[in-house]
Amino acid sequence: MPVSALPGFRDVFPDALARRRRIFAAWREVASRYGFEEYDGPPLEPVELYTKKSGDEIVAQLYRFTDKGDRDIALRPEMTPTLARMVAQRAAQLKKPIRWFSIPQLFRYERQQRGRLREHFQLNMDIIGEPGPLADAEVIAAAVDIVRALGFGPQDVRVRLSDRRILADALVNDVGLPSAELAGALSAIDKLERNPEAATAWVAERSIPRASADALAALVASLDDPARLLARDVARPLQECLQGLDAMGLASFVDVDFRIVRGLAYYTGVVFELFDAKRALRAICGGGRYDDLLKQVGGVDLPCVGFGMGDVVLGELLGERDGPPRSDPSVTVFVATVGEEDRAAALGLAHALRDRGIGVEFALKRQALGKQLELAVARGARAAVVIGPDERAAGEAVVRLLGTGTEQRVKLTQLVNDYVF
RNA sequence: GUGGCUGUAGCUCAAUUGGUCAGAGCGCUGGACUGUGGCUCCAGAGGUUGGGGGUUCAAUUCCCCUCAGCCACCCCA
Repeated sequence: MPVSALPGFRDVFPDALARRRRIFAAWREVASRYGFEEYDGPPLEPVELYTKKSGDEIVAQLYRFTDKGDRDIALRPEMTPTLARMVAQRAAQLKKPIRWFSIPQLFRYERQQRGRLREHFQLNMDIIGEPGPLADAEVIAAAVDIVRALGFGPQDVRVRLSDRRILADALVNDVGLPSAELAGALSAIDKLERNPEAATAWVAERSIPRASADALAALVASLDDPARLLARDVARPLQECLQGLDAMGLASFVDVDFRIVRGLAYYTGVVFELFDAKRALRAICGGGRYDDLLKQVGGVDLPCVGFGMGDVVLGELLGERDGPPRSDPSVTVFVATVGEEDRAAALGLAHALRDRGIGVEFALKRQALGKQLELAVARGARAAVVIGPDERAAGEAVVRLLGTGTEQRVKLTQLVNDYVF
């Protein structure tokens, strides 16, 4: 029995790789448009890097082992701690705001499902050193422009945008929640959609005074009607972020939705996720502001905002729209021969064309001309160049356009120099 | 990690109450067509029915275990 790939890991065939390359190209192209520089870090990190900040959940899902030097190490499950360390090293010399992006392969040991594997590539885009709401708008706009670059519009993809500071204000000042309970309350709101029982259980577990319970119910009700929460003073940064997105012409993608909290504990302000409009898949992208993390991990006090966008859900979305992926044709010209004695001329022509930068293939064994043309078509070649005894005698070749079947004789010198296929 | 559903050629799927039911289409290889592809026709390769065990005269079909995939929860990097 053949040894198959580990669960949650992918054998990437050329057709699937073509799709991945398309995603990567959109990532890099938009990042470049936004003035972001690419960085990278080690795929293996000391476990300590994650225990410092990420908490038990992430540490429990690490690919973790001891190396031959007796070090406790893990395959990286996320990029942010590495980014924090790198920025901290050069924080003094880097001009702020820092705009950096990376496309790491990340690993997590957990049960796989559609859109969630044990390995994926994730674009990370972060702005470091700018606390203002326009930085938030900037990274959200970049995320939106990536899905736009892939051909999706507001009817396909939605941004759900929230701000933890607003929820926190309502929970503490209206409901009277002790700030120690804040994280639990946010987590309960986060679960409201997926698992309402867990949220009500959280409320039931604590004895909440009557007045607070009413305020809490009012808050939960207003989650569906963001206008009231948006009117608060603490909502000013979110309002400015929205205004920025509106001025960029991207407001049609954005829904303010206070049910978005995001799981990670380190977010401190604006949080957002991108979803397919039908909500059939997992989040395409998630991010937000994490102003305290760099101080905790790297000892440098710099505000940050950023997001991660994985290749898996994005690939599913492209698949739903475009059908199965197809590999990009790499062969433009197929050089075919009539007989064995034409071989040398064909090899010479093929290599001359390759020197011109044209993708060229030819049959590696003696084959009937029909078979060679069949292969040329299967490869997606635009043209076949046929060389036979007659052509060689005339210093020419037959150029057959495979789309139309039209043929013309062309001088070999012209093919080698400047003929456009 | 918890619970549920599913598992037949590379792909999409067939196979009456367990009884020639291991097949079709597409794809792949070759041929008709040794100087011209797409169409058509013919032939071939490819399966220990995910794996293991059990019940039975007989298992793709029933039972158990296991592995894998999918869905929900967990979590969402």
